[in-house]
This record gives sequence, structure tokens and C-alpha cells, in this order.
Amino acid sequence: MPRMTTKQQVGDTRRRVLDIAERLVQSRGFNGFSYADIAAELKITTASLHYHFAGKAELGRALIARYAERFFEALTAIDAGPSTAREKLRAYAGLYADVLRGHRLCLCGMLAAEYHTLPDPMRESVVSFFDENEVWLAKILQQGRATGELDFNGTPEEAARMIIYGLEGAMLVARPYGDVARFHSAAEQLIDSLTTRRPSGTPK
Amino acid sequence: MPRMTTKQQVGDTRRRVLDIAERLVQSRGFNGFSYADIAAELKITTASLHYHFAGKAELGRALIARYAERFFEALTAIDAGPSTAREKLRAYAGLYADVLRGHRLCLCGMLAAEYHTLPDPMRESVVSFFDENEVWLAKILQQGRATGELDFNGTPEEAARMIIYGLEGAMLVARPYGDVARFHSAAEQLIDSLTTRRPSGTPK
DNA sequence: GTCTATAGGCAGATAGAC
DNA sequence: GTCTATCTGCCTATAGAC
Repeated sequence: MPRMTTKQQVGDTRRRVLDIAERLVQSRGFNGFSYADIAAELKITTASLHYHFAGKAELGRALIARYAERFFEALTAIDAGPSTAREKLRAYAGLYADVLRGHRLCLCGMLAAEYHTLPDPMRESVVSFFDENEVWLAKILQQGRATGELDFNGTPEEAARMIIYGLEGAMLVARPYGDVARFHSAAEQLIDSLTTRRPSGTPK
Repeated sequence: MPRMTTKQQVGDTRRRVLDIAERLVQSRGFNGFSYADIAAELKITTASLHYHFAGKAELGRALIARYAERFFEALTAIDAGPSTAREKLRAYAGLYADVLRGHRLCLCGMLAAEYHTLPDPMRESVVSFFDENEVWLAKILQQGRATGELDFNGTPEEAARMIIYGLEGAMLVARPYGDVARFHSAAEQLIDSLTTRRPSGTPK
């Protein structure tokens, strides 16, 4: 077993770079920070950063990959956790709330705003993130409807998108108010709205 | 009456700067464009831009002020237009759709994402924009509920926020897909959801 | 893995001529 | 109102020593 030393362990710096960059992107945007910001915080030089990530685009790709991996692991944990669909949706919204509490946005929500300025490989990863969220949510919604626990109009996919839009929008708008309660209230109402079906003959 | 000349009329350049900057902010973000981008498109130098706007912060303030003014004029026009609350809400969502069709985001939605990097005066204007949207929407919702046309739980203010969150989030996420239909579908569902009351005794 | 040194470019901004 | 010229600073990135 390796002893602790004052030197960094292999791969540790890379992880720390990702941690700092992730926080900077989520709070300031991909165009709102520089290698110098990371280097200063890590107390190394920008030249050293290029050893770990060839360029900002590669760093960006790695950020999304790690973020998505961690996020979908959390979704798998939710799958194995609460038994009701409502509780699973609450846990899902809780993931967003945790992010907002750190005065951050969803990484891919932020990158969606900056979408037109992103390098191509990053763009594809952002869209995939939303797609996979939709798939997971639609599955939960489908199950909840099957058991009669949930009740909503349209397809599970449509309802899933509404949840994503609502939570991403609530994060975006609530953050400037510095008020996590704003988000919580919105998440509650969003989940509650999935428990009532509207009359099917709603006039156009 | 002044004759047309090949020279720009007084104030015309200022307006054109705002037009170009507005488009750039809405598509690329405030940190995603530079004075050079505007200057190149206008075929003047960056030095000339500083004659019209002392700095990027002043340009940013002017952008929000003009955007908000135009937006709330549009809301006043809606007030005088369609007679039903549902139609007014559709027209409201239509304002967002028009923006998205130009591959843009709501100016203040974009600035909300970049909030932590904005100069102070811009921050206040962004929050005010959302506040005023909420006021207008709450008024429409209140009226619609009074006539029995609309039906929703909670206060008009709460429902108004849900609309803002839903539409801002739908714009944010739909844009990378390049699919305005995604937004329309979400807007429709959002408005439809205001026509049914959920059971008041929803279990916590 | 991290450094020094440096390149080349672009950022926002200013002085002063016309 | 627009220009040329210039400034200072920051940006990403690279070469090469340790």
C-alpha cells in the first residue's frame, strides 16, 4: 500500500482540475473562466494544466463526461432507493437543488446557454445529457402511471420534457434571487401537477 | 425635413450597435462576443464604438433597458388584443417562440446564466425583468381565474413563476435541438395545465 | 508533473487627428 | 462620428529544462 507523501498522487491533479473547472463552468460559464483561474487556485502554472488537458475543448469534453457519469449513477441509486414514483421524482429534483445550493447551474444547462460558442464534441454531449434524462424520467413516469400512482396527459416522454424544462428554468431564474426556496416551491408544484389528469376534451 | 444622405443619421449607429449586440448576446452570451465582432459587422472600428458606449458594461445596461422596454410594450399590446386569458397567454408564449426562431435565447435568460460574471447594474436589471414578467402574468392569471376561464392551484404569482420557469427552460433546452416545435409543444401543455385544478387535499 | 520563458493573438480601452 | 495608433493586460498554447 502506497504511503502518503507531500507529492500529489497519480491522477489526483487531474481530478482536482476537473473539480475546479466544473465549479467555474457551473457558476460563471465556459466562456467565463480561464486556465489561469484554475492554475491560480491549484497553485500550479497554466503550462502544467496543458499536461493534463491539451486544450480547453478537451477539458470541456472531460467535464461533461464525468458530470454525466456521476449524474446517471445518482439516477441508478434513486432507482434502487425510494419505492414510489413521487419520491423518486422528489429525489431527482433534489439533485438539482443540491447544485443550486452551491450557487451553480446544471452543467449542461449552462452549456446549453453557451451552445453556439462550444466546440463541436461538447455540443453533442450536452444534447445527449438531456436525452438520457428524458429516458430516465419517462421510465419513472411510465411506471408511476402503470401503478396508478401518477396521472398525466400525453406521453411519458412529453411529461418528462416538461419536468426537465421546468427544473432547468427554475434553476436559471431562481439563482439570481439567491433563493433556493423558489426552486423548491417550483419543484413541488411540478411534481404535484403529475397527479391530476385534465379533461381529455380540452378545447383548442 | 432633413434629406437622406450616404452618412448615417444621428443616433442611427447607436441603434445599429444595439441591434447587433443584442443578437450576439442572445445567441452567444455576454461573454461570448467582443467589441471587435460588432465593429466588424458595422464596418467601423472598435474605437468608434467607445464613442457610443463608454464600455461593455454600459452597452450591456442599454441592451437590457431597450429589450425590457420593447418587451413590456408587447405585453401592453397583448393586453389590448385577444380577449381571453388563454389567448393572451398564447401570445405571451409566442413572444418567446419568435426569439427562439432566430436561434436566440431570451436576453435576460441568457444573462441569468452568466449572472455571476455580470457588472452590478446589469444584475439588477435582469432580476427586475423577471419580476415585471411575473407581475404581468399574475394579473392575466388572476383575471382568468376570476372569470372562471382558468383554474389553477396556489396564488397567481406562483403560477406565473411556473410559466416563466417552464418557458425559459424550454427555450434553453430546445435551442440545441434546433427544434422550435419542441418549444411549442411545451408552451401548449403549460397553458393547458392552467385549466384544471388538482384535488386540494394532495398528500404530502 | 511541474517549471520558466515566451510566443502570438485578442480583449477592452484611450489619445488625439480629422 | 469616425479614424489611426497604441496601450496594457489577459488569453490559449508551446518548447524545453528539471
